[in-house]
Parts: sequence; C-alpha cells; structure tokens
Amino acid sequence: MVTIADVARHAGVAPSTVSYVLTGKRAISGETADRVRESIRSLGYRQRAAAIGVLLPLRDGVNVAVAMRFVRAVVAAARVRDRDVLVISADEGADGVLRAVESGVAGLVVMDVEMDDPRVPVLRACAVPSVLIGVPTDPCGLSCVDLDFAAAYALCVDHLADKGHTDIALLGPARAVYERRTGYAERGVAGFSAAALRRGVNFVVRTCESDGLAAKQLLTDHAEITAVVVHNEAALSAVLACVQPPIDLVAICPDEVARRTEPKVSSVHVPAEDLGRRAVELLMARIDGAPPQGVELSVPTLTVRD
Amino acid sequence: MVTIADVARHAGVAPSTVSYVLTGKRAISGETADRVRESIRSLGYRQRAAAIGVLLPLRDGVNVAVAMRFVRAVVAAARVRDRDVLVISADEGADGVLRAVESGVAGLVVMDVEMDDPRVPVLRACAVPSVLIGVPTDPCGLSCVDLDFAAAYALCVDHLADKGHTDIALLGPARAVYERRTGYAERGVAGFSAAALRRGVNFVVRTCESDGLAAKQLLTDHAEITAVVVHNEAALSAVLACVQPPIDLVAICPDEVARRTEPKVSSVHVPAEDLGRRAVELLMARIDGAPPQGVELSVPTLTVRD
DNA sequence: ATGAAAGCGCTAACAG
DNA sequence: CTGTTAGCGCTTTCAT
Repeated sequence: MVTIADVARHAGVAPSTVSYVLTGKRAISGETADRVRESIRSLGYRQRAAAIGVLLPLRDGVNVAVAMRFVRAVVAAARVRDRDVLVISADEGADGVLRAVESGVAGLVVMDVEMDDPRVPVLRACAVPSVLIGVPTDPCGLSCVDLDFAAAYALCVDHLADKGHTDIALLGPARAVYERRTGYAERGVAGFSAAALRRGVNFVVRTCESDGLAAKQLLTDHAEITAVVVHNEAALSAVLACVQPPIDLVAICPDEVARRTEPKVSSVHVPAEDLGRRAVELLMARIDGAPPQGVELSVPTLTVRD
Repeated sequence: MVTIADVARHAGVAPSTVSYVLTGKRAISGETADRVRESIRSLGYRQRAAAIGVLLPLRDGVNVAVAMRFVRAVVAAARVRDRDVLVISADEGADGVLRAVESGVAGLVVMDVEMDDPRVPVLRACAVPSVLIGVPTDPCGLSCVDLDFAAAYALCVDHLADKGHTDIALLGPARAVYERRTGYAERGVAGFSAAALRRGVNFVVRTCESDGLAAKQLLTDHAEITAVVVHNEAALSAVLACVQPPIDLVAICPDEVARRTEPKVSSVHVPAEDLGRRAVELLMARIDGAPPQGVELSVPTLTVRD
C-alpha cells in the first residue's frame, strides 16, 4: 500500500508537507505542491478518502423508502466526487452527531430535521461541516436545502380553490412526525392553513398512518369535504383506494410515484434527487473551506394528471 | 474522547488487553475481561465500531432503485447490531475490493456478482470477511446468499405451461447485465430454458432496456407468443402497457412492486429484505470468526394475481 | 514555506 | 494469560 511517507520520499519532501498539500490546511508553494501531486499520481497514492456521512434517524413514522430516495441521490452525487457514503442510523439526537463525527467522516448530510432539532447546536459548534436536508427554526450558521414545503402545500390549496372547492382536507404524515416537530411537516401545515385562510376555504387537517385508515375516517366525519391533499407516500395507495371521484385529490410526492398510481394523481413534486445532489454539492464546498450558505429552498411545481 | 488507553488505566490492564477483549482475537480470562467491560461501560467508551461495507457497482443496466432495496435491508439489519453501513460505489472490479478494505470496514456485503467475478479471488484471499448477494461460478471458500433464480424462472415456465401456453417469451434485464455475465441473469436464463425444454414449450429470449421497447418488438416479431415472463423492474410498467390480455404475464420482482401495478401482475417474489438481512447475519457471524457458509439459496414462490 | 519530531488511537509482535 | 514495546499511517506542533 502506498503511504504518505512513500509519496514524501519520492517527491523529496517531508510527510507533513504531503499531508498539508492534501488537506490544504496550510500554504504550500506551487512548485512543491506540483511536485507532490506528481508523485501522488505516479505512485498511485489514494488518500483513504474520508466518506460523507448521512445521518439518518429511523424512528417511528420515518418512511425508510422515502429516506432511501435521498440516500440514493447522495450516493450518486458523492460517487461523482469520489466519495463513499457512510449511512449512519442515529436515533440518539445530539449523541448521534458525535458518533458520526467520531467515525471520521469528512462531512455530514443530516436528514429528518426537526424545528428545534437537538443536533443543530452540536452541528454548529462542530468542526465537521454539514448540510441539512430540511430547515430548523434557527438555521443561522448552517447550510440547509429543502423543498419549500409551505409553498408546496399552498400550491395545492390554490389549485383546489381555483377549481372551486370550498371544503378541503389535508392528510399529512404519521402523527409521530408531528410529535417530534419535524420541519417539513410543520412548515407544510403552516403553508396549508395560511393559504386556505387567504382563499376563504374551509379546511380540516388529519394525520395519517401508513395504513391509510385516516382517509376513510376523514370522509365519514366530514361529508362536506370535496378535495383532499395528501402528503404521505406510504399511505398513498391506500388513500387512493378510498378517496375516489368526484372527490378531488392532490398528492405531495415524487413525480415517479405519482406517475405510477392508478389513476395517475395530480401532484407537487418532491425533488429528492435534486435535493440530495445539491446537498452533496454544498457539502463538498464546505469541506473545501466555503462558509455556510444558509437556507436554499427549491420552488415547488404542480403537475395536473387524470 | 474516551480512548482505549483510558479504559486500560481505569481497569488496571494494558491497552492491548482492552484491544483483545474488544476484538476477541486472543483469549482473555473471564475475570479480566469482566473488569475491562465494566470500565468500558462506566467510562462510556465507544469503540469506533467499524462499519459494514456494501460494495455496489453502479454500472450500465444496474437499477439503482433495485440495489437500494438491498441496501435498505442491510442498513436496517446492521443497525440492529449497532453497525453503520458504508456504501462503496465501486466499478473497478478487484480494485474496488481493495479500496473497500483500505477504508477499514469490518466486513463486506458484495452485490451485483458476476459468474467469473474478478473480485472473487481477491475476496477469498482477503482477511476481511465478506458475504455475496449473488453466486459466482466457483463459490468455494465464500459465503453467498441469493434467491434461486434458476428455480424462480422455472417456476414461471411451469406456471404458464400448466395454463396451457406452448409459446412463451422471456424479457430479461438490460443487455449490459448479460454482457458482464451477471450471475442471477445467467442462472435465470439457464433455469428458464431447461424448464421450457423439459415441458416441450417453445420459447424466445430477449433483453430489455428500461424503456421497455423490447416488449413491443417481441410481440411484432413473434405473433405466436401467448405469454411473457419479465424480469426487469425498471421496464415493468412499460412492458405492462404493451403486453395486454389475452397475453399472459408473470413478473419476477418484489411483491410490493407487483401489488402496485395495474392490473396487479402475477409474480415470483424477489425477497430483497430477507436476503439483505440474511447477508448481514452471515457477515456478522463471519466477523465473529465463523468459517464461510457456502451458498444459501432461498426457494422462490409464485403468487397469482389478476 | 518547509522539515523534524512528537503524538494520535490502535494493533500486533515479542516476551514471559 | 497478559504486559511491554514497536510499529501503523496520519496530523499537528514546534522550530527555523
């Protein structure tokens, strides 16, 4: 195995110099750096490229399939930049961050972010750079990417209001997701309510477990409902079986899921691929010394189907 | 951070003794081991638990969604045993194994196995234990788990022959999958052909890209075909749009995929969850010193739907 | 800007 | 069975 010492000998420099060329933690003259890089290439040295860690709490209500959609995107994006991905299933809040950091990752992609996420202060203080997929209440000093879920929910409301509906319902994620104040769920409801009030539309909000039973209960309890917004990929097919025309339906889910339903459902796209890729881009920039970029929300779009 | 030296001091032993208690690489007296473990607990030492590596080539024809189904299962199973998972996207054959080993994983789960996989000799020689999801031509000295794809394809043929079909077709994975002699594809075709010959059924075999166009071409070229077996998750919906009744169809795919199609398609279940979990079980046993277990094939089952 | 040397946490060879 | 010691590859401090 080619070590940093081999490279140093070959380039006629000290091991520390090679280390500094690789980490960029102190200035090395262009000439020396070039010689080192040349030796690295000719000897085929591979720095045990520290992986990117994905912090993935697998708690109640977290749909692993949905989470894996992001992981997949992160893996693909990391691969382009020659990084492997360490999937760290951490349910222990702030301790999970420490565990991840101790595992020696170059940077962290943090998923399933809560409004007052206990991991946030740790991440802020931490030397290891991170990018959150999701936005906490106070994102200062962090890098966050997410879909603008408030706007996404509002888009659904506007679409239904435009079609003349005056009594609509929201079937959200599982109750556990709200209980821990998950960012996207809370911001979504805020956007939904605000839009409905703005439009003068009556609305009901319900949580929905993956069995989708809440849909039936909802229609029983509220016969006046003529349209439903559902943000729950796990329950989508069950909800579809229950919410039939003439009741209108809009889903918040990835397009490829919406295209597979029967009938094909109108939806606001959750761009998991884009968000995962963007998170890696920002993280790599952070690893290379860039400062935190703050919050970057992507604009939702609605596709009308059947 | 609590180090192994801290634990050693607290327990009144040498650092190496603590190391050996943790790795089990040499015998330590029960008394001493207990004292060490007690110190580990009271000091809160966390051994930077080496991750399990998942070797995942992302080449042409590899459906990342399908691969991620296995990764998901591996992550869930590893989590139960307090291990994180390093997803290593390695397209470089044998070099990929070395890269994975150098990254310091405790063991490897190897996916997308080819008949004469160049990684196999390396894995056999390698000190890091591994479990393959898939079976190469010569699995001696390895641990392999997989669905018995030969039996799975044969099951489809028997089902269709029993229904009276005399001209059937196989739509397999993408051509690239055959070109690199991927294990499951090659064993599948073998099982398919053998079963068809046994049953005296005429058959055609075609590769199928993810666009599913091969389905249309197949039916144009072979008007005599009355039933199709498709083993291609990416192309399944496109194939379904084309292969309509009265032509019979059986898919080889996970049940949850088959249940979502419209109409719901008869299928042989690919138990990705079970295989991923089993792979981790076997790998953990290997890490704890068990010898290679050879090949473990799971028995396919067919579910008849619409 | 660079090198020498000490140190990191851990494992493995050696000694008894 | 266990402690001593030398190493592993790499980073960081200290010096110049």
